[in-house]
Amino acid sequence: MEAIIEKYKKSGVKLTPQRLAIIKFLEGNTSHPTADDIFKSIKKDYPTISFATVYNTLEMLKTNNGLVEVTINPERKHYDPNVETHHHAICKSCGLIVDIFTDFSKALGVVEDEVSGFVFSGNHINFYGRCGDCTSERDS
Amino acid sequence: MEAIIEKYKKSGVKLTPQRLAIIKFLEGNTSHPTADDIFKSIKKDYPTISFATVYNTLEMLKTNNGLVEVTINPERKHYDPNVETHHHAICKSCGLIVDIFTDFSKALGVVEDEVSGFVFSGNHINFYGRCGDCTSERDS
DNA sequence: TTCTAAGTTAAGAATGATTCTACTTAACGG
DNA sequence: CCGTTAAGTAGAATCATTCTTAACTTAGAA
Repeated sequence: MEAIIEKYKKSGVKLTPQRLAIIKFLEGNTSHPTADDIFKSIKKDYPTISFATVYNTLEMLKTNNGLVEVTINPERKHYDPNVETHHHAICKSCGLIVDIFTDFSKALGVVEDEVSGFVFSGNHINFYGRCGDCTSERDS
Repeated sequence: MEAIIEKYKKSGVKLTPQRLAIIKFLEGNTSHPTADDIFKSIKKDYPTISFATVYNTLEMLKTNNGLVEVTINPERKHYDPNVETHHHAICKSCGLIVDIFTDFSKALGVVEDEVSGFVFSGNHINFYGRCGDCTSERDS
């Protein structure tokens, strides 16, 4: 946490209590929250916080490589504090997003020769299916 | 084309000139158009067409498995008439989306054992990078 | 510790893609 | 050619996200 704070300070960013609360909420968070999830959570401690602040902070974190947008649900953006390459399992029934850390770099590398002209810098896999809860619910 | 028309007729949908124009525009189209792209294109022949018709038709096609939404750009949906499993190369500079038909099923299959409870039914890979045009443009 | 420049907050307006509504029009089986 | 019923249109509504502006903090400097 301390290290994170130092990192942002150095980039000329001011760390307000609201921002610290958002950073703390996100740190290690694997729930892939939306802006609204974050807003609701922070509002408990900072009742006057506005969406502008949430979006401003998310933008700042994105710029400083502290966050990535997860574009899975076309209705709203999800945010992921894990900026390392990883993949997602997505439940088509309830929308649950679970991280997958398997390394597929070897298998995916072959593509680099197959798409004319492209220079690749990253990849992301979505695995679609049905989560455990939704599977057992349907069975019952 | 004839086969496609028969398929939709059987499912109780009415094939209007507007719908046929949209189906024709999409058939074999690999440009991953947005609703606005489709609207603009169809408007040339049907100047009174409305967005409601475009969206209605896209919804109908989706329901009848004639189309998939491509959720890559959080600002707007793209549509892809190719409903078979395939992947996408995405230019981070200009937004170009190119299809990739390499089969990764063997390499990706291992995941099914690694995410507890999930039952998977499909997957999609996004390869991020820079397309040929944007690469040479930056170099020059 | 105090001052100050510059960045941040909050509220609400603005934007823009997509969806909905109400009503008119057209498709198509009989 | 009719009647039923889906589809078309225009415009309003929705909703996530972005923008605007004035008042307020932060953090480094004095």
